Amino acid sequence: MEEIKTESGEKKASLNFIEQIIEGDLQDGYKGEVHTRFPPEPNGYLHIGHAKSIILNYGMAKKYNGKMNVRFDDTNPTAEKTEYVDAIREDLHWLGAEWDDREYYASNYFQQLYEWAVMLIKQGKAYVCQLTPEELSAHRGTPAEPGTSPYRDRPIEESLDLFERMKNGEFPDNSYTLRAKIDMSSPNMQMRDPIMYRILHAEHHRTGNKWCIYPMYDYAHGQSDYIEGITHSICTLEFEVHRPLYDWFLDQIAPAGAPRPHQHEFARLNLNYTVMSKRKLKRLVEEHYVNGWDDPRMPTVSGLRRRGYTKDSLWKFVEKVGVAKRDNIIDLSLLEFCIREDLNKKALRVLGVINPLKVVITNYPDGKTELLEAVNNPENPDDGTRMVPFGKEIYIEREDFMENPPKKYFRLSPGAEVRLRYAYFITCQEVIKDADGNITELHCTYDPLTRGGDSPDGRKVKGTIHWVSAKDAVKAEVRLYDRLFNKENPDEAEEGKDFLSNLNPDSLTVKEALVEPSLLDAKPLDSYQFERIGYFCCDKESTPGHLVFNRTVTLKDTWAKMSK
RNA sequence: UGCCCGAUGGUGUAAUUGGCAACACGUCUGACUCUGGAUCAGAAGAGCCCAGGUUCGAACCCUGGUCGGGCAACCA
Repeated sequence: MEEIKTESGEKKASLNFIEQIIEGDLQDGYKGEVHTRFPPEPNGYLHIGHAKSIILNYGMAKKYNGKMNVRFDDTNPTAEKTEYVDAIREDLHWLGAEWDDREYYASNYFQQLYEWAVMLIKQGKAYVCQLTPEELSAHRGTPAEPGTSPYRDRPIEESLDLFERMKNGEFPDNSYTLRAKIDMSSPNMQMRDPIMYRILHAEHHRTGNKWCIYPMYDYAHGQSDYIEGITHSICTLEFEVHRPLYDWFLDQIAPAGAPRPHQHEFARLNLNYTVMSKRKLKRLVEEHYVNGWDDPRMPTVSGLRRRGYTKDSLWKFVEKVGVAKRDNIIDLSLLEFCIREDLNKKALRVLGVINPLKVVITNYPDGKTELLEAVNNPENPDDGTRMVPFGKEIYIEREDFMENPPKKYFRLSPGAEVRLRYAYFITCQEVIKDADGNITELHCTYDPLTRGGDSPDGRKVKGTIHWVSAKDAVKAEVRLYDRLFNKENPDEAEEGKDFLSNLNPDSLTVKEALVEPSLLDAKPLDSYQFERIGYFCCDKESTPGHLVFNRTVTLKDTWAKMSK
């Protein structure tokens, strides 16, 4: 939230437009608490865009001492599954949303919705139509020209009878629909006698085969909000043109002057270098471009979690992103900033080498091992210290040695001295190569007086590098992730191609790293900072016998930037 | 050619709602540092889509354009 100073100098948070609406309502003598809802359709997993919606809805409820319901919008049995309900529930909990026992389903209201529909037919405000999908489309008109519907004057009794028979399963799918009789010449296409019910002989994940007619979103949503006593129905911009319809249905069922929900629309979240539509995410999963909905490259809540993103970092991100009505594409760097900031404070530091280069310390006693004290987290002294084994043979990162270093290269090179973090100063004496000229190992000498990393004579070294004892190192599979797509906007594909053509072939690189033995204790979802490399999160597939870490994000790398 | 939204530094969001544009990310300096991390100090970068109008005064109001997004699934 932005902060602005008032004349008196104290800080005052500026409000986003939703907060302004709510506070306006509150000031207008609105009675009762603020009550929002998060209404996912269980036809896929939640993504970071949903996280924005959840945090908005839940955040508003919390801020104004209200409540948030969870309501599964399950009006289309052909797309919805219990698997998704469970996954959504898990993500919601993980994000920290609380909804007590207020977990509802649009399908809970099927009977009530049906009765209201009958009422509307009796009032001459709804009718049974038998246009085929193609015909219906053709009869809708164009935005500029009015449409027609040949059945809108069907006698009430006849519609009543037909609707009853629709419900009883006498007709096949797509043969009849129930339509609201509103205005076939409305400039708003949503108002051109929208379909309220369609016939679907499909098994519903909750109501089974009880129903074969199902309400459409527009007919179900506002009514459900009304039944639950929702005050602020917050949704994304594409529903803006539905609002008159939302209000129209409520006009039919809510007594005049009675409290009723109002719909407010905000701009959905977009992130560059990824896709956010459920349809596309589903394709990535089903066509195996990624390894499931929780693949750490996915912008799904479960994917981000597995990648190592914390709940707090996501909240921070959403807060920084803000809420408004204009289309936006958020830079990935903001998300990365949020997780770095969070993990910098929380993650324990460890030593691990991803591209090992062997170093023999020639003047170090053969067979000797010693334990050196290392700080667990310089940002938090309470995290204490640990002992890390050191020996004559160690591994360092290949990138930390250059035979012919450029200027300002502070790491190891022939004749140069660097500090091994928490250990000793070493100087490179000799470069060993194989027949092809590849560097296979380094011979270095150490200064025994620099134990722990400080030199008694006060001499300085510019570089400090990480390392791991060859004898004590533990192997770990390390999964290095990069952006899933090469293009900021993956939908910008060449002629005849789609977003899949912009997939980044290098979005996942698997390496075998050597890490310090303390990592044997790592449990799935534990986050660590591999010093000088990045943040890593223990994967759910990790076992003590086969450690697996996902790289959440690299550390900021000023050197990489300089050397470009 | 219809209707509905929107338009502020590279990105996102603000401007006490008419009083000469702020914050964050990013970028770039420099300091410091046993992570080229973190931290600290500082800089550059928009004159608010355009054109008129109202006003002492407009990013905020009005008019007309321009550009972007959405709407014609028996999806949500």
